[in-house]
Amino acid sequence: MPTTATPIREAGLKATAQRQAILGTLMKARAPLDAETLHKTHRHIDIATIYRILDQFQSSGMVNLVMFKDGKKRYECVGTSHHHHLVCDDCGKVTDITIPDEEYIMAAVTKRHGFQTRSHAFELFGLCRACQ
Amino acid sequence: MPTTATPIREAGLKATAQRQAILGTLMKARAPLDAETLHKTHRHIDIATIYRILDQFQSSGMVNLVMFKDGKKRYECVGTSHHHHLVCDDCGKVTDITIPDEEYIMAAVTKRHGFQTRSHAFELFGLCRACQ
DNA sequence: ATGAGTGCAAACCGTTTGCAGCTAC
DNA sequence: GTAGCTGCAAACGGTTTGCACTCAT
Repeated sequence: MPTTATPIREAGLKATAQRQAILGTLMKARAPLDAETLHKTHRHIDIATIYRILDQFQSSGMVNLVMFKDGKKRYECVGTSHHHHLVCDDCGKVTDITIPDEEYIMAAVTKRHGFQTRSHAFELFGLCRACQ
Repeated sequence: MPTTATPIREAGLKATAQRQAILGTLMKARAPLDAETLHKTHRHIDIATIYRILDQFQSSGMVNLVMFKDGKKRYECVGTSHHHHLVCDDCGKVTDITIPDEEYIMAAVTKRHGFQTRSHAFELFGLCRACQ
């Protein structure tokens, strides 16, 4: 009866089948996913429930919200190494990238303006190799 | 009768009062503006017209679309020096920043992945000095 | 047992579109 | 004069919410 430990329960949430399914898909994904995509993978979970779960995951710091130029909310697991995105305007493909000297840059900018940074976004939009 | 030159006409658009008003406000703004804000400043211009004008300005390269995490489309004039944004989660204040060695970073990332970059976004979210 | 979580359906809000009249050129 | 532009009103798509039922603990 020592209920199994999961990141979900550690966040103070009940470990329902819906939450475990969504988390599993997010953990396996190699790019940020939106609610609609998750709903297609889990047709039996209501779309409203998916939105609520994503909100909760974000509030508890399990996932990050990333917003591309189409204005759709996408979520990706934290815990995977820190990275940013190349987004293809044509086929929509998302590629993870890392920024050289990112920490140094962030520290410099933040200090200069007395800003207390909680999160940041860095995305490049254009054409991937295949679509050029 | 040599109709006055304006960036609007140079873009192949008719220089209507509505377009000149919107452009003027965007040029004076020190932060990206959304359609609703522009509509408040110009209550007599229909909101649908504002959306259409912003689309046209963007297509013709007069303004850039910037998308923060709230998913609202905001636009800012190009032509002002290239920069990015600090966005306060609390009061919404937007501060322009520049990134040291940005061109070098962009070139490195782009080359490594064979990606053809058309635009990019770099935003930091957190608390401004006043809201901390 | 009970509070948290879910499904359903309706509302919401930013944005887009069809159309008839108006205006810059 | 005419193609392009505007206002109005209705539709749209992603997201949120109210409520009654269900489930994890």
